[in-house]
Amino acid sequence: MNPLIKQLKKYGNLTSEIETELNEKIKSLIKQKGDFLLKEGQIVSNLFVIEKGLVRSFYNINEREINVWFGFESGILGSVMPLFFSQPSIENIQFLEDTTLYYISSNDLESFYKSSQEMNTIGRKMAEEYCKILEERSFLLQTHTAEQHYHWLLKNQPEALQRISLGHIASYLGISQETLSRIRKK
Amino acid sequence: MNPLIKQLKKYGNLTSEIETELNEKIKSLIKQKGDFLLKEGQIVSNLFVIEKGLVRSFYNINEREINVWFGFESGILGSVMPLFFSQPSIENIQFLEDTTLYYISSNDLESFYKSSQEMNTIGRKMAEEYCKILEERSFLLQTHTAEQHYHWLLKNQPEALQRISLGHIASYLGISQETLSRIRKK
DNA sequence: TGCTTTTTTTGACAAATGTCAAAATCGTTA
DNA sequence: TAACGATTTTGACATTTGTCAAAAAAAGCA
Repeated sequence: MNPLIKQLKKYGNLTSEIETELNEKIKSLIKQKGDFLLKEGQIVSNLFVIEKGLVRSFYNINEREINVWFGFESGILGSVMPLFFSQPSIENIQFLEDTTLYYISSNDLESFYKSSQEMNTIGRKMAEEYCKILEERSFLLQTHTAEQHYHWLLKNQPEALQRISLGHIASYLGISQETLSRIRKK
Repeated sequence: MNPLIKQLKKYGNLTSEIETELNEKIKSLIKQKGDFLLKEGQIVSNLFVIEKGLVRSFYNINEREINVWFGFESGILGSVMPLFFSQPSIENIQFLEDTTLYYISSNDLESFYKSSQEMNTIGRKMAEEYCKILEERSFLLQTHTAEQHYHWLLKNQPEALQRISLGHIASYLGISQETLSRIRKK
């Protein structure tokens, strides 16, 4: 089954009719390490799913990069502003490994939402799920020190720490690479 | 018009039939300064709108309170976990002023979502809008120093700064009250 | 294997911020 | 107006963390 359809189905049922229509709209994409999925200011209105690979999202502030999230296999992703509001992205998304993706445009998604109650529900559940992820992120940012956050990662996403360089992790945690190195020494 | 219905209508059209049904389900609530709308761990699955008043949301960590957001007149609000997932809230919501609210239970909302395509769309748009708000919050948290964030508030929410005490603002910005006082002196 | 490049660690120091305690200011009520 | 409590400001000091520079370690490649 198409990886993107597989993910959509986690949020609700799909008739085989809709599934067939979806298959016609979903495209795939192969990108190399270092390439960009999108840069801030761009309006790339697609919903993506990663079949294989790794991406990072980061903000560009004062010639510095601040990592926001990382996307792995099976992860559904997209940039909120382009995807939900057809407006310029505030984040950059770049590949950290050679990556294979599947995607559907938000225009096509909107059509499905109009014609299919079940797809509309799936769209709602996806947005609600994304709220949960975003709330958890804010929660961690506001209530945990970088050190606690790092230990949380060790427990909850150990594979991530192995695939992602120290500098990127430090940027994600909001501390310098040196400080993270010292935390890790303990 | 009922304040909650007025807010829902910002996200999409409603037939007068649905509007009538909604009116039967929406209840109101008057609370006093200091009261709680909900405490962490509780499952209060309602969508609220404030007609008049002020609330704050905060996390309780190590016997400390960390403010997360403030809710004002006309603001739609609810706690993500109870509202979208019927699970315990991770945040506390407390009234900072005497407040009048209208609300509908998420059970009733779910019924509307099933029976009405237009309500389902409104639910999706609300969740998408909330994603935008949450993303903006994370963006500010990660890319701006507390001082920059404070100046951003001065520009974007000056009324808020007048109604909310310095201690609460400092907690919201993630700095001590003393540091905020010094920033403000400049 | 040896060489180059990238990533990680270490050390020294400066800058920013939290903490604690006390003083000053503001707002409310008797 | 006086007095009380709550809020805000100020000062002194300790702690944390960033920055810069350099060394060490690891990874990639001929």
